[in-house]
Amino acid sequence: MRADARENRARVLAVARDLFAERGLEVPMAAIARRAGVGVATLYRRFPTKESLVMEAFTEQFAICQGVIDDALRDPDPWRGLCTVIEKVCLLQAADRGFTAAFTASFPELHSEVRHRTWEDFGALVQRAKDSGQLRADFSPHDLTLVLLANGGLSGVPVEVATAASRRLVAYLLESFRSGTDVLPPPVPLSLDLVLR
Amino acid sequence: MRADARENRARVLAVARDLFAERGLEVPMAAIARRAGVGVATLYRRFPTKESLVMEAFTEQFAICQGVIDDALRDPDPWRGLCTVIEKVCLLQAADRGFTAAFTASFPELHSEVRHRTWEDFGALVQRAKDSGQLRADFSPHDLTLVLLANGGLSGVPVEVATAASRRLVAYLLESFRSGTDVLPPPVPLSLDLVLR
DNA sequence: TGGTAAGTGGAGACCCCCGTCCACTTGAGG
DNA sequence: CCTCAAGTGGACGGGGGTCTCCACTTACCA
Repeated sequence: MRADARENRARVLAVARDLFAERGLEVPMAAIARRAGVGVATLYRRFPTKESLVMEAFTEQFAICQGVIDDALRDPDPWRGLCTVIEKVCLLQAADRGFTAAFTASFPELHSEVRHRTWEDFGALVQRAKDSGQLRADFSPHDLTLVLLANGGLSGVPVEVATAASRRLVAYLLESFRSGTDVLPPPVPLSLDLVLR
Repeated sequence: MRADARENRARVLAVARDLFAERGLEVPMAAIARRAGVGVATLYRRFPTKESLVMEAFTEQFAICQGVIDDALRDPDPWRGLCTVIEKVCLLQAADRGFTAAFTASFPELHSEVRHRTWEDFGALVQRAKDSGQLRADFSPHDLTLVLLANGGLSGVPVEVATAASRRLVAYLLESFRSGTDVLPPPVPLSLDLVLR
C-alpha cells in the first residue's frame, strides 16, 4: 500500500472515530470524507461499506472493554472489580455517542467468540463477587446488559452531561447491587442476540 | 366533517399509535396510510405534518402521565406516591417504542405550561417524600429525568422484554432512592430543554 | 526522468422518506 | 335522483443518504 494511501486511511479512521463519538453513527459518509480531506471514493476504497468502517472504528473500544474485564478478574477484591468494570464501561459508553449503536448494530459473527468469552469472564466475576458476599445473591449477569441498555439511554444529551449523568446513574445502581434486600422482579434474560436485533 | 372522513381520521390515528408503539417514530407515513387503508393525501389532509400526527397520537399518553402525578399527590403516603409515579411512567415508556422519541422530539411550546406544571408537581412530591424521611435527602428532581432517559434506553428490544426489564431496572433504582446512604456524584441538572435537543 | 499501477475526487445512479398536486370519486341535502 | 363540495388516492418534486463509475493524478521504481 502506498504511503499517502496509508496516511489517508488512518486520517479517515481517526475522523470517523471523532464524528461517531460526537454525533453518533448517523453521520453521513460524505461528512467523514470531507472532514478527512478526501473524496468519498477514497473512503469506500478502504472501507467497502459503512458498516465495515463502523466496525473498524470501534474494535479498539471493544478491546478496551475486554481488557477492563480482564483487569477486574485479576483484582483480589471481586466486588471492587465488578464496580470498576461497570463504571469504566459505562463511562466509555457515555462519552461516545456511537458506542451503543455500534454495539447494538448486528455485527458479524466475527466477534461472536470474543463476545462469548467476555460474557463468560463477566459471569465468573459475578460469581466471585457473590461468593464474597458483597454482591446481592439475586443479581443476574443479564443485569449487566440491563445496565448497558439503560446507560445507553443517556446518549443524546451532550457528552459532558451524559458523562456526569452516567456517573450518578451507575452510583445509584451499584448501591442497589451491593446492599439491596428487597425482593426484585425476576431477571430478564437479555441475551445479546436479543439486543443485537 | 363527513362521516367517512371522521372514521378514516380515527383509523389513521389508531394505526399510528400502534405502529409508533411497535416500531418507533421512524415508521414512514406511507406505512401508516397503507395499514389504515387510505392514501397518503388523506393522512396529510388531517395531519398537515408528521410531527402533528405524532403529537396527536401521544397527547393521550402525556395526559396519563400528568394524571399519574396528580394521583400521587393525593396519596397520603408520599413515598408510595413517588414509587407509583416512576413505576407507571416507566412502564408506559417501555411499552411504547415511540414514547421516548415523541417526548424528546422538541415539541411546540404549546405544552410548555403543562410541562412546567408537571415539573412543579413532581418537585412537590419529591419534597414531601423527603420530609417524610423515606426518600434519601440527596435525591434531585432531575433524577427523574435521569430515570426516564435510562429507561428509554430499553426501547429497542421487543416490548414484552422491555417491559420486564423496565420493572427490574426501576426496582433497583427505587431501592437506592429509598435506602441509599453512600455519597453520590452530584445531581446532573438535566433540564428538559437539554433533553429536548 | 519517465512509465505504470495504485490512488483519487466528484458526478451521478439508486433508494427511501416527507409532503404536494390534481384529476377523480362519493356522501348527503334539496 | 342529482348536484357539488368535501373527500380521496397515487404520481411526483425535493432532499438526503449509500455506494459506483470513470477520467484524471501521483507516488514509486528502474
